[in-house]
Amino acid sequence: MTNTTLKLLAQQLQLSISTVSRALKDHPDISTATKEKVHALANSLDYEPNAYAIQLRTQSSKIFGVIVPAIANLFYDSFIAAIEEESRKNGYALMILQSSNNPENELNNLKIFRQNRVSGVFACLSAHTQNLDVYEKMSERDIPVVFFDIVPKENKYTKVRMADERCAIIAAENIIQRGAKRVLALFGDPALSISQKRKLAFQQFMEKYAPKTHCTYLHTNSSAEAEVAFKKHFEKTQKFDTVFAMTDEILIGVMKSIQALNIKVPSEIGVISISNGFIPSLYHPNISYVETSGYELGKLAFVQMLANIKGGKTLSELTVDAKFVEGGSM
Amino acid sequence: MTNTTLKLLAQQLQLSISTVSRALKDHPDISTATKEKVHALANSLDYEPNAYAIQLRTQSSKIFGVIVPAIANLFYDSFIAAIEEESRKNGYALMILQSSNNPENELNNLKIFRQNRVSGVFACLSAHTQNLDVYEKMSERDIPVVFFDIVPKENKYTKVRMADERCAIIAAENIIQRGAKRVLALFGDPALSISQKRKLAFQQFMEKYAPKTHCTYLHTNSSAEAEVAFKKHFEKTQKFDTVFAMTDEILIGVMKSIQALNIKVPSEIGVISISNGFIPSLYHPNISYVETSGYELGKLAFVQMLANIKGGKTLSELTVDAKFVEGGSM
DNA sequence: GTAGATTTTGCAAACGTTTGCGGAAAAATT
DNA sequence: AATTTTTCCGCAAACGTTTGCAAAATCTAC
Repeated sequence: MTNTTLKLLAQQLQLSISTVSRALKDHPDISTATKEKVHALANSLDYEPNAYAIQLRTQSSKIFGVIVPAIANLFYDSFIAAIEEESRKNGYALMILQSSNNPENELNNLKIFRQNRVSGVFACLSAHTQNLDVYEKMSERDIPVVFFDIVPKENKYTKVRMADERCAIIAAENIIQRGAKRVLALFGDPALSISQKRKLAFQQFMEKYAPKTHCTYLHTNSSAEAEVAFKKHFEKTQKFDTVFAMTDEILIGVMKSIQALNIKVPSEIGVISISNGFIPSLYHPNISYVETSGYELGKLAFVQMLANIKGGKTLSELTVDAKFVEGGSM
Repeated sequence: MTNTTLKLLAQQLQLSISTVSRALKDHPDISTATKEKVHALANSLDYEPNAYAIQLRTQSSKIFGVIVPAIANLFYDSFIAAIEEESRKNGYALMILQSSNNPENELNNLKIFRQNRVSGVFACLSAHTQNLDVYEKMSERDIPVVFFDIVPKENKYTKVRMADERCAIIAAENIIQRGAKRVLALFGDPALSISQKRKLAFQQFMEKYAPKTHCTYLHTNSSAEAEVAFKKHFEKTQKFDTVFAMTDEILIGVMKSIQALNIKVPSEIGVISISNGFIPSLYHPNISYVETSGYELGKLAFVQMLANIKGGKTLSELTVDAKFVEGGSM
């Protein structure tokens, strides 16, 4: 079946295409009488404007691109869910591509975005992206980019991210409040700035406000590594009374060891993590965590995007604040 | 900065637009000499074809639409990840929209897809969608639809789904093999055909091959309900020796109760579920499960989509088979 | 009635491609 | 040297919109 177009409507109504076009969008130039006729026919013929023709003509699409390392990820999928909601409210649709932490994919994805002339891009840098030229190319094309979560260091970009230092400090506060004597603090890939930031903030805070507390700092790259590391260190002479997991991934490893060794939480060990809340809710008792909401981050990112589109360039780095959520593990 | 177009290239090379266009796509009519010149300039000027113009001219976009109830979902996000991979390989991009199980959103999403003239739609019906007219409209527009996971009953559609009955039967087999005497079987929303199918298959199999085994069948709509239900039934006089959870959601509830009551797995109770594997891997010991891979389903769906596009209509209902994955909980 | 003001409509170009067809130039065949 | 074939390229229309500008129709007021 052939799609109904402005042309078709115009023919049937004995009007010009331009009149029909204007009538459909309530242009003041058109009389109410014809407007009604046009709308009526458009409805009955189920007219739907061709987005491609519009974009070609107006040079602006109603599509945002999103690049995430992986869609199948508790944090990113809630981020995506948030911007999807907002986008729909604002008449935009989303095109989502995953980089799989591979800079080459990142490159290709951006190319697709350019070819589709997206109105903007939400980008999370893949873990080891160094070269930001690709993103420069977006600027040349006047396509705004809002970085989220893993963001570039330079402050010539628009970025939103979690308040990493605050997260770590809130965790540290609660650990001190618990009266912890020996804590095991597990962080992620040391090459990632997010790990560095969180660790630094945590360490400084502990040293300043609880210098007597004995802290062991470890970096692990996966759940499995965290699981092994916890077990190894727990079986040593002096047991930890508190463990801090920087991410869900690490928490998962820790909890497996805790279950395996049948350690009681919180009586034998206190557990605290940074998370969006899903994983902590899987255990009994629920794990206490500092909340970093992908959802909130998404909302914030969207606001930034809109500001960028409307008001031209607005460079800044915004963070969404963190809050402590009591679980029962501390 | 103004985008480079065919026109621009043509001007600079003193060639016609059509020649440039053909040169760029290796049309045999064009001499190798000019082809090289064109390619050279195109590269240096960073030419990127305007996807919208192409679609307008060719009446076919390189975009697939995807509708899922929620992106933030262990099953769907792996499904999405799979079709995203395949799409990219085949030069397609994805437009992902979530219905939030709201038929109205579903409607709007499909509208966006039509307006963007997507080449095809992957759709998972929202839980209580009754009216399939919207999807009929897609057919009228010659937009193929591949349904996945939650699919319509009528067999005039192309569908892919998990082999629900097989899943349930495999679970039952393993329960019998364990020598279970009393089992608690927990299923999801009884209104969903997936719940019905799984329960029916499970029940029939148990009654046929292990008539002496005492089974209790329950429906729960959330993790919390499952948690409560498990606890309530476990505290009764006769304890279960095996529990079967139809979904991750249910498993999560069950496991919280198991942890809370400090029940030993598998010595005091055997646990088996249907899952894609992530949740079962969070516990120690890992939970044994029947694997339903969103990833595999995605791959299958994509094949179906391609078949639909290439070879016109190909209606069928394909299922991806399930397999048992030993965890240590049985 | 007529001039001017106002309301309503249409013309035509443009957005960046693709593609059928025709034609000029070069090469090959008489 | 005349003809046919082959190679290479350009013209122009089309895809479905939007929009500046001009033109037609209607109204207003003398």
